[in-house]
Amino acid sequence: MLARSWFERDAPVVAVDLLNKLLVVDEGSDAQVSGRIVETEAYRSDDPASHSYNGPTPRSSVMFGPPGVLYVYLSYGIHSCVNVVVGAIGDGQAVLVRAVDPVDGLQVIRARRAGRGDRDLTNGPGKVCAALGIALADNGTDLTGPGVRIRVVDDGTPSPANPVVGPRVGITKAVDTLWRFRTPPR
DNA sequence: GCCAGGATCGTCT
DNA sequence: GACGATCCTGGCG
Repeated sequence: MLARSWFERDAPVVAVDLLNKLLVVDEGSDAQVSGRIVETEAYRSDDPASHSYNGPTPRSSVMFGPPGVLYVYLSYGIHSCVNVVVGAIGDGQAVLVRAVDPVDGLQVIRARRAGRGDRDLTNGPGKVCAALGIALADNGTDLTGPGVRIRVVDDGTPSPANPVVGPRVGITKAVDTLWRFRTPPR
């Protein structure tokens, strides 16, 4: 489990370091669902595309809280997307988890994503939440606390030395800010 | 395979 | 009252 200080860094830095970490969700006492993070995006309060751009609001206030906490929001009235708050308290920084590769609980993931092929299980922010069972109710979860249901784990796999960098997806502002990061294709 | 359009509702102006 | 940090479906080639 990663310590809070690990998250207390600038969003683009943490976004790269999150690549190849495991996002783990407990499923009862004896089981877990997890995925290896393969795509992230960084957001900051000085960034017009960020929910934190205009200062704290009832929705975005979590982004201004302590790092290492989940920020989950509803997108297009349908899909949940999961972020990790980073930086110092008051910064309003977060990293969006855009895609993972399934690791544990593949059967559960397939069931939650019924009707989809294995390549469409977790390759988008809404799909990651659906597959791992992360919901709006998980907004504000402290990943660094003891006995939490959701956590980020370093299994020793280093983050890629040369991540693929590109523009963020689905935004209309700050399109030229290259804060999307992916693990290189195999 | 590619593209256009719809779903659906909380959040902010 | 408009607009998304998205996903899925159906039509067409």
